[in-house]
Amino acid sequence: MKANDLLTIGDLARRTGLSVSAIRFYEDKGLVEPMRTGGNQRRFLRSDIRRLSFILIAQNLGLSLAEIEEAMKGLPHGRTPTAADWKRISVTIRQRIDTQIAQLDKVREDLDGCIGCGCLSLKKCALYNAQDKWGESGKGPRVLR
Amino acid sequence: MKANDLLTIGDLARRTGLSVSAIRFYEDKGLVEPMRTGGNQRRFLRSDIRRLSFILIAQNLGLSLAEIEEAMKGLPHGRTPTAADWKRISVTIRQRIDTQIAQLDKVREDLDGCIGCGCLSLKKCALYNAQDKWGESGKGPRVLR
DNA sequence: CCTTGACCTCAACTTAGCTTGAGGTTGCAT
DNA sequence: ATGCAACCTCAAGCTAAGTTGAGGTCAAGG
Repeated sequence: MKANDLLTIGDLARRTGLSVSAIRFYEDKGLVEPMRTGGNQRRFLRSDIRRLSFILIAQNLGLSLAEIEEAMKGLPHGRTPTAADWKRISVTIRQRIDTQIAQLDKVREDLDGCIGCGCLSLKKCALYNAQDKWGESGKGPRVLR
Repeated sequence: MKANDLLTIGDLARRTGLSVSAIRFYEDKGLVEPMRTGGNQRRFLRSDIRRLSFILIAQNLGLSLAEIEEAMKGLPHGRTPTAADWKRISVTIRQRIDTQIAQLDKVREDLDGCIGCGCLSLKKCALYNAQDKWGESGKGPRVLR
């Protein structure tokens, strides 16, 4: 502990498992907003450990950094998130998970129905057509996630 | 129908919904292997329609082109895949789906357990630690899937 | 025969999420 | 006072999965 409660970028990296460059990158993206010392070095609040942990979890669930930033608008910089903050934000995530599971269940069902038919007919195959639900707003596979 | 059974790249694009450039790109990656005319234009077999459909489906399920190529090693070029081919290959996909669903179920469970606790403790939070299973073999979030 | 749309190659650009490197500064311990 | 690890910025590079564009060729109908 360095007397005051501020963390250097290296400290934060060690605490979160992120690389220093990744943390700087997240700052660029507006996900953390450290202060600066007189000599221009970053100094983070302890609450930023939680912010970054949250980012890691959300990323894990397939949210993009842009989506995470959006979701974190509700989380004030400079304060450790409370149970209420967390609950509010977790709704987004919960929905995301539910949707993903539902989609996968459907695909699995279709796949089981398809095994053995070997059709892959562009017109009839449920699996193939399932794609259209994803493929909205694009001409080709551009899905990328 | 152009007398013979060969398709131009444009035909194939129309039949699959892919763009011409995407099909060329897939050829680069070794996913299709068209013949050439005397004038160096590509000519595809009808069976390539199915190959490409398969790629679309697999991509949909989150497989990368590299993984798809791997899975398709079992599918001979120049023959329309049979039900048996399809079945063999679909095992890979089925496993993939099962794994994904299981992971999401676990995360959802953890999330439900976590809502209200607001912990996000790096040491204790099940959600955070769930990440380690993903995060193998890397120092930071590089998941990118 | 000739026109014209479809095709060819190759190189460069795109987005997301970072990493790596060059060249320079800070700050803490001795 | 000084050494040196850790910090700084900015630019360039990386991967995936394609797209876009320039400059040029092919082939089929009229």
